[in-house]
Amino acid sequence: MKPADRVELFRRLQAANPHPTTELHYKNPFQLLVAVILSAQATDKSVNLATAPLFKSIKTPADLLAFGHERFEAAIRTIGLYRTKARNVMATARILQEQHGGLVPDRREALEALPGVGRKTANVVLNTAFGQPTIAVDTHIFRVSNRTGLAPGKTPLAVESRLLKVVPPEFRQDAHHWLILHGRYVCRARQPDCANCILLDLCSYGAKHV
DNA sequence: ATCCCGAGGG
DNA sequence: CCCTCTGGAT
Repeated sequence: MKPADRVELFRRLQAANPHPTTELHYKNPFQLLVAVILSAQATDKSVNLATAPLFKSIKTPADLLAFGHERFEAAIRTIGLYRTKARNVMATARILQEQHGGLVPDRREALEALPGVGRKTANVVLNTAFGQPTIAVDTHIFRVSNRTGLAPGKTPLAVESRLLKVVPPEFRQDAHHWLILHGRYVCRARQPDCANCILLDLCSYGAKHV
């Protein structure tokens, strides 16, 4: 994709959604971290449904440790992958409590050392909780970047490094959420809504799928 | 490459 | 029934 088209692409996404944010519900960095770990291979909606009652009382790692593994696992069962996620979240809470003073670290290495936290989750926390211009390449961004031709790549990491090069600086902070939302609601995995896509004329894929 | 895994949509 | 959902660890 030509540089001028990249700028136009983000201008349109910005016009459609001036202040994009995550759809996960949370009140502080710890709750965000927990919600993002839980969101792997799950919809934001199902995560919010499970965390709504939990986050009323659980606001810190100490709160979660006091709440207990058994009760937490039962409370997130509807999300799926619940055994692994419960184990990872509880272990993460313990590490935060014992090694980080109960706070969520703002460095990639420390975040990725937590169980259940990989590059994608660390990027979301760095971007959304700490305002860093990272781009977390999830299933949506990977798909949108390849389909449109904005930042093609064979792996999520390849797409991420490409995006960091081609996204104009003024759009870097919000690019993450724009691409996510576009992928979720328009450039869907199954039946992309190319007919109603505001990026159609910029896209290498859309012309063949209207 | 495979496992974890429930819920919702087509 | 099948596929997908803001993946990570083995």
